Amino acid sequence: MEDNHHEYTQLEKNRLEKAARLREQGIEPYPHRVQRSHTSQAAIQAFEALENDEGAEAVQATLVGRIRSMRPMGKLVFAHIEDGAGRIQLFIRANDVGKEQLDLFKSEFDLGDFVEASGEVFRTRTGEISLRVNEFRILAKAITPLPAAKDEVTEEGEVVRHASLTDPETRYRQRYADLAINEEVREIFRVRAGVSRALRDFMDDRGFLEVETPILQPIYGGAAAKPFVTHHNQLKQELYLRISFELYLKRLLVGGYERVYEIGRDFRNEGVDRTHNPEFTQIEFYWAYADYNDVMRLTEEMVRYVAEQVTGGTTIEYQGNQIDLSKDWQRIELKEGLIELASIDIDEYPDAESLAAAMRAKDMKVDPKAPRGKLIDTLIGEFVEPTLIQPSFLYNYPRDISPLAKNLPGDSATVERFEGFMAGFELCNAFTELNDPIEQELRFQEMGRAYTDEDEERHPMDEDYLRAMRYGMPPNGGFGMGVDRLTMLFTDKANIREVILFPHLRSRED
RNA sequence: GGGCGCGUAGCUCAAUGGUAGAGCAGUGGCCUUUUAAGCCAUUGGUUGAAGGUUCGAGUCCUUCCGCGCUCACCA
Repeated sequence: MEDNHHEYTQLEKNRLEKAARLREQGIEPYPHRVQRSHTSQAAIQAFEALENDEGAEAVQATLVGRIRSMRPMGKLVFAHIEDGAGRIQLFIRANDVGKEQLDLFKSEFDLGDFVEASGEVFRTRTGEISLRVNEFRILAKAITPLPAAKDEVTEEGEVVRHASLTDPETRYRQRYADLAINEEVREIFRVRAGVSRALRDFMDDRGFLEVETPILQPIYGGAAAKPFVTHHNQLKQELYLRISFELYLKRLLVGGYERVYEIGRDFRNEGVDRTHNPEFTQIEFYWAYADYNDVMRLTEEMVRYVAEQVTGGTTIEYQGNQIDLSKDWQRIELKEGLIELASIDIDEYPDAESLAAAMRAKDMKVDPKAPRGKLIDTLIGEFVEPTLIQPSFLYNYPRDISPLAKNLPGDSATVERFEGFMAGFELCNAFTELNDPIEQELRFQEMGRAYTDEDEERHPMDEDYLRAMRYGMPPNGGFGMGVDRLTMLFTDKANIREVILFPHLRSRED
């Protein structure tokens, strides 16, 4: 690896020289203290409020922000600065600041610099509310030019972006630059924050207690996924980054809480694609004395509530599809859905061999080692999932892929589990939780047999979880949902990386 | 991991195997109500990396790196 010394480009050298020249003039390019009286939008609103009031005094303001555009015109400079609230135009005139100051601004200030400017708010001849600057100061000199974007505001008020940063690799690796110039990217993460807040409000309002459970776990579980492995030096112990919260949250029901939830990060050491990131955010809740029917109804309410909070409505457009969240979700029994869409009645194929044969008859590639449940899941992915554009619950899943779910009464091969879908992808997963410790131990053993010892997805036996359950666990319904995917729906993004601030990319020496 | 595609200036993109270019940004000028400001001039490149074919490679071949789409995988 080469040394980490940054090789400055000519553009950067220019700006370093500008910073040096400012210092020579006794101007600190990175001062400690800042004055600010208004945000850009507050100044504009204050002006608008008093504009038609003849007797009102002019609005004096000290504003701060980053220079996003500059139009020098001889003895006058127009510039836009951008702060957290928006943009406002600066009007800097030799008459107001003096020729020396104007020249200083024109020669040493660049796009991307943070500045402070004071003056009176007014409206220019063309009607734009602006700050007539009589004093300004640099707050932070930018050395690297932002990957320049020029915005054109049409007469309809539409913003047309010219030559912005669009290369996805650079956008993700240098998210700070992406955010700095692409306002709509900043908006994505405001929506994301709104989704988290709405989820918390929803759960809190219904008496669910927000808790935090271990991320570093001696035994991973609650899902079938490969974990990340790490090591505690002093304890000389292997630890896993959690793949789900489930087993810890249900221990809390044993402890006496009736309703708990957690929003946090899961880690799965698996493939990366447009709906999978190695770390992702989940919400899980466990609800004592509820079953999966109750959980379905709560899910409908929850997603509708989040939509209302985040978008103001109950209809969303996702990748060209209108999705209606105002109504109850479609309920499709898994078996019926497969008969209808795959023309396969799974009851006629009670074992993996016969089902695999039926699938091969449909020209499907079939993993010869796959257990029956996994084959059924393949059928769902192939025939059912892509058709579920409107919100839908697929319910009653095969027992052998659901070791933590309770049997359907009178049906030992099926469990009370559902998955929620919309826009053609899986959004959530829930079941009536298994709370019989003897049955649970049996299920763990079955899972152990379903996978070979080397298989990293093999379900490890969690003895402590069984011990907890033996103390008595109330009947309960549990639920998990990907917050990233939910955010994708509300931001109309097809790639999970668009809704993760710093998505994982392969390391690169650059 | 497989298939397909992409990688050229700070950004967005051109360039039949034949002198690497444009717009924006930058730099130097002109310009006191502009807003993709305008006008004149001008700097800027190890064409992702390394090999190879060729008189000659951004272009063709091989390998590698990275990204995208897709398939597989992911209860």
